[in-house]
Amino acid sequence: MASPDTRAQILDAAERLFAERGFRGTSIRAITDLAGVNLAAVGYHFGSKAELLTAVARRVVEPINAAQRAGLDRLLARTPDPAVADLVAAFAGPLFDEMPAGDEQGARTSRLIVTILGDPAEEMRSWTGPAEDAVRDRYLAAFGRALPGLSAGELRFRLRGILAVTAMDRVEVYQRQVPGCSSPVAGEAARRWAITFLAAAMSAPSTEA
Amino acid sequence: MASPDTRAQILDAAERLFAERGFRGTSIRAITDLAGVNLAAVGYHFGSKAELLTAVARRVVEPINAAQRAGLDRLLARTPDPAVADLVAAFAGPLFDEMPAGDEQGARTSRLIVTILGDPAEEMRSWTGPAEDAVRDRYLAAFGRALPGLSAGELRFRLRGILAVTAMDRVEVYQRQVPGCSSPVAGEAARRWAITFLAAAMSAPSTEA
DNA sequence: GTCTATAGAACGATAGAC
DNA sequence: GTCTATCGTTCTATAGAC
Repeated sequence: MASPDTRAQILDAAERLFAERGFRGTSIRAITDLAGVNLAAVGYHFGSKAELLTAVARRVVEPINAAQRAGLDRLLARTPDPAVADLVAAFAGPLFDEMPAGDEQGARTSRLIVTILGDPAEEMRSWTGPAEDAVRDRYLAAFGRALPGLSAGELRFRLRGILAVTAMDRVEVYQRQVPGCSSPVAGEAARRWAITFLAAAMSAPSTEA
Repeated sequence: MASPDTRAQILDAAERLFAERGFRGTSIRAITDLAGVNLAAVGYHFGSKAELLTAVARRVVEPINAAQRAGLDRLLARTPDPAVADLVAAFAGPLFDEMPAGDEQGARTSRLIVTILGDPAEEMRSWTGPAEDAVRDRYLAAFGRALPGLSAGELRFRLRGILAVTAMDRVEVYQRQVPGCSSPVAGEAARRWAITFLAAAMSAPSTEA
């Protein structure tokens, strides 16, 4: 059979299983079984299980990153100094767009991201590239202009807060419950709730006051 | 030797290794080696690796939960309707107190919580008890009185946001980098930044506006 | 490119001596 | 309670036929 086909089958199966069971909880056998391909195909097409994870992660991250970049471009074309709420929507929105609420695939993608972020293993740390760094830095600069009182450190802390809230919260759509907190969130409401919550958080006055 | 001693050695070693390598990434052998006890001791004292995780998690969670409870009691003794910022400080504060900034043990505890929250495996979901649910419900009620415009759903969403920000952000103190965002946070600053950020977020007007 | 077969190394759990 | 020894399983990775 055509090689691109086998490759794609493996990527699809791996994305699903890594999200559902984590990296270490997923065996190459489980992936190739679900993909309907031979066990040795992973080694042939990707080299190793860790490199397969990298390929899966990059396929997920790239469209999100591109949408964040495009959103910022759109804002900056309108005005050189966008409002905080618009910046939050442009940054957090793609995390919802690329993981449609109610859609099983979207919830799974969400789960995958948290699984990767939360895993302490070193293999999970090498899948962001210069494209992600560049977009993050552009948002930091834009937020910095909109919030002139904030130190660079506090600004970075807050941007990371956006990621934390969007990533952790979307988990429950796919998974029954995160301990210490409560029930699943109704689809599209989460997106609006998150923007409200995060726009207020980002707009808070500097702590050094 | 005395059994309580062996038990404690195992708990200490397991807490450290689960935080550093995750549940599946940690073998019983690695735990007993670090603890300086025999391989079979885990089976004898805890039954299985999964039950050991439960014991580790409960030992970490209980003092945090107790401090959250005491903090709310203290607020309510002063006034029946505490301010949002005070509620945020009482809820999020213990997450910092029990994981002192700059302290290696504190950062590790932080990492352990994220590791457990982020792991999709079912074994990681059975360690919260009625005590945690009760404290969460009391905070929900108090926040509900302070923010009368919010639906129960949005309120729960926001409380979960507090956990997301405190847990995810403290990770970087221990670990070099979380992709998509940036550099480590300076010790005690994180606590004040988090309270500022979260108090503003919690105080946001209802989304249904 | 796809497959079979297997090497080689871990793993969790436990039986049974002390 | 502590130990040794080991069973049975599962894993990743790869060699080599087709």
